[in-house]
Amino acid sequence: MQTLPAATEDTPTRTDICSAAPRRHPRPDGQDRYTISEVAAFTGLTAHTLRWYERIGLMSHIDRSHTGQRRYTNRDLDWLDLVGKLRLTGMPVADMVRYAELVREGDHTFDERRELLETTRQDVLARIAELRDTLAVLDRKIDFYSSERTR
Amino acid sequence: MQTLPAATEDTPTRTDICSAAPRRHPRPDGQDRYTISEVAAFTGLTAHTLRWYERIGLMSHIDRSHTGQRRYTNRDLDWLDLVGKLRLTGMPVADMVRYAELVREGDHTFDERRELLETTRQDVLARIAELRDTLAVLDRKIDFYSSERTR
DNA sequence: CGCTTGCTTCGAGTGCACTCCAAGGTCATA
DNA sequence: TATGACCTTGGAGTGCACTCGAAGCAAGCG
Repeated sequence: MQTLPAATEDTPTRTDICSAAPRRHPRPDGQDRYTISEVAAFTGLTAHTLRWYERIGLMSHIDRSHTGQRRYTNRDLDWLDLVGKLRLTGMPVADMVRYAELVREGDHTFDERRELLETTRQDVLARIAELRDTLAVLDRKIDFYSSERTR
Repeated sequence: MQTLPAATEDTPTRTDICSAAPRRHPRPDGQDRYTISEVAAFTGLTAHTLRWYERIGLMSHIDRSHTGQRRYTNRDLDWLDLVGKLRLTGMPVADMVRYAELVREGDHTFDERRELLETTRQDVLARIAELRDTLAVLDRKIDFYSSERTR
């Protein structure tokens, strides 16, 4: 933990997307191989969307069963978790694909990844500020309507 | 006149969308009649979008010059301001149109308008919470990438 | 007067992020 | 072993929020 946390339990890849997050592996059940519908149920995405994510390069290669069906791992779930978070910052899918590519390219893209995340961070801060602003307007109007009613 | 105020000009109409906001009339210049391109410049929307807003019922009737060209008032700018705020909360345009309809229907829709705004308010609060959450994830990852680089 | 710029309308086109379909193969259970 | 739920693919379709185009009218200027 102190010096160099292995990126994943079972495969210590430095490039792993989620190394910085606290491990929360034990998923729905204890397994590490989920069907597409299990993942759909767990993430709230549809199976269609999961396949589409893969097609556009937002998910790197997903394991397959001997008959070719997708078998998602806990690592994939972690990644989908991050994608979900980034998605609700309003980050375009194309940018997330870019990030995914950087991850696939290996450790030498660390700097670029950090920059990308820092840009996103600024966007999120800005968006929060905007929303606060909007909240103030909303509150003013709600007050107005409330006080009008009791006049 | 008293009982049913005409809903135009600078008169304090109860139904006015922006009664609850502090007046900040003096716009770009001191006037109260702007062309569509002036409004476009001021709001950042395109003329196309402004016309489209009108078509779908998001703007109630806009004044016209004697030759049929649109002449926007400060009141219209106020409304566009609100629309802009609501838009960036992620509120669908259809809901904003609904709100616009309520405004057009008159004072007896005050309650419904307040409810709509309160629902929106909750949405905004929820979204801010989500964004904070995302920010935490982002910060963790940025830290990770920074510390990796300086190892 | 001609020229440029800006306005009008309506309908069609765009880009994004899914979302669904058809045709067929696979898996669990009665 | 048969039934029905679930999986595969590529490609087409959907909904939203614009965005643009075409044809034509109008205003200001040298």
